[in-house]
Amino acid sequence: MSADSAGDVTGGTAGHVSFQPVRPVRAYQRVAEQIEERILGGDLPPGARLPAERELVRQFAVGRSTVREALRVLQSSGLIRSRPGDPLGAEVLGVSPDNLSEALTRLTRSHLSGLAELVQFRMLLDAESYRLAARLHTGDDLIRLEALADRMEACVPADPHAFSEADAGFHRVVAEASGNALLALCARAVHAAVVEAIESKLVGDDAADWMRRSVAHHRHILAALRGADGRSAAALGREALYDYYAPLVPEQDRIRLKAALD
Amino acid sequence: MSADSAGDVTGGTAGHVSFQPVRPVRAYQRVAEQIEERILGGDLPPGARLPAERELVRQFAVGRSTVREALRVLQSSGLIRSRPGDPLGAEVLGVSPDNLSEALTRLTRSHLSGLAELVQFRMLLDAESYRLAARLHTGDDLIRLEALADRMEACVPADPHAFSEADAGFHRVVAEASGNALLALCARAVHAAVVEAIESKLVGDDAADWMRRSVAHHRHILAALRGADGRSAAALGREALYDYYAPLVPEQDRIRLKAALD
DNA sequence: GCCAGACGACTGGTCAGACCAGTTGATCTT
DNA sequence: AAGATCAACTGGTCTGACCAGTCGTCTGGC
Repeated sequence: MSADSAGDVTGGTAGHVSFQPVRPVRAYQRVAEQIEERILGGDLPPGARLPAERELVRQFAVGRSTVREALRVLQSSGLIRSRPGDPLGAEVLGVSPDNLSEALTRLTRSHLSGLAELVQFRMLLDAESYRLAARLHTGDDLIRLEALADRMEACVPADPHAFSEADAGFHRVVAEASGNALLALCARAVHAAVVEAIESKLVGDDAADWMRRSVAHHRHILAALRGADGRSAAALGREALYDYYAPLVPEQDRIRLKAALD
Repeated sequence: MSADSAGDVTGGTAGHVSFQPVRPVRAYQRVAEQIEERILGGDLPPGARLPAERELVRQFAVGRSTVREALRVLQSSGLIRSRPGDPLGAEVLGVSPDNLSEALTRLTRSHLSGLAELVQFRMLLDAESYRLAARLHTGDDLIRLEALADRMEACVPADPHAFSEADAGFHRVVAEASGNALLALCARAVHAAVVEAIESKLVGDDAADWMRRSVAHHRHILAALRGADGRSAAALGREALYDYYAPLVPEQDRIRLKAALD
């Protein structure tokens, strides 16, 4: 370890300078920071290649395990991807939303005080998506939404899987039409979490009726979007979600969902 | 590498079984997954301790570097924290919003239209927090909010750091009063990301005026919360955020923020 | 001339063993 | 009993090795 200049406190000025408690910064951390800085700063655009590990060892003057731990950190942040045997070195991926939805998924999994919270959160996000989408959507968006609603209706009796896929597509298009990628990502992650949480509870008995009501709801929302009536679309979206999920939520939690209805 | 049972395809039934292309799963990945599963599943609650690395080496039957890379991944996800010399082993932290705000920060840093999107998203989340908090808050919440507003006002001319800390506290209390932990965590993460994104842009010239306006906004919101007027509190919250951040957002992106004003 | 296959020089993934600096708690000293 | 000492840990880092892939090249046969 020859290049250690972290604890350098060479402020030559005498007097009552106050020193910060120097907390040790791990070597792998500084390696990771340097590389991340290069990526985020645009120095290493997506698609670029990092030097091979053994080359990084030379450049950073650290051991290979240190370099590897740094690369692991970057990889788990989704910034790079490495493949064994690749003579070009690790590939720079740039910033992707995957990491964000991963973090969100973890949050929902651990901090879940119940389905009610999750559904309530989804009601908020979806409603806001509708509100924004109503005033920002393009004609193309409407066409795609209509097609998705048709597809939902088409597989209403017997294909719940395709139905739920079309449903997810509908919400995704709306979220993207809202013009806010962040909102779209969160909505998508929460949607996935909801689906995962309830997929076991869905007994297929009155599923057909359920699906039909869902289609009707989506049609109403679509009409509101077409009319650029954001407020109405948002309210409809909230109601639709309430209708779907309220029966699956424990009695005493249902008041939370009602609170989100406004 | 003695415990390798990933590629096991011992389905004894003959016939036209279709095999999946087996993609290699790294050892450190499986180690990390196992530990993460234990944490998220509640088996290892926050505050619990992981076995020492050398003990994990024994239990997982892998090399120490593999264990260490797995721990690095978990650490960079904010799930654990390790300290050199700690005889108790790495500490389980549980899921925190820090990782989410980190991802958000990266996303805004790389994505150019980031700040407007981020602020818009914060407007939505905060507004919904206000709406819910207005009808769910307790008397204690109001007292704490009042105290925080006072503290903000107290350090208005000369202590921007404490000011922004009190501000963060205010928003956190509101988010928690909304009764939705998911919403609170996301709002907190977005708040942190916004603060980090703009901290460099904040020239301290008209900072005092800025802070004074902020205090007034918070007082108004507090009054609306006290009156259980969720709709009004939400609108006030949106306006406050617009006022603060619109000047920092590029001209052509400002329309997005306006759209979120309703 | 061209294409298939062997070869070798890489790559990342993993392991083993070692050393260091820091923490801790028991033991010894005063 | 309070303080210094020490040994047994811990995590952080380095080194060197091996393996299984990947790929460019080289060589053989067609």
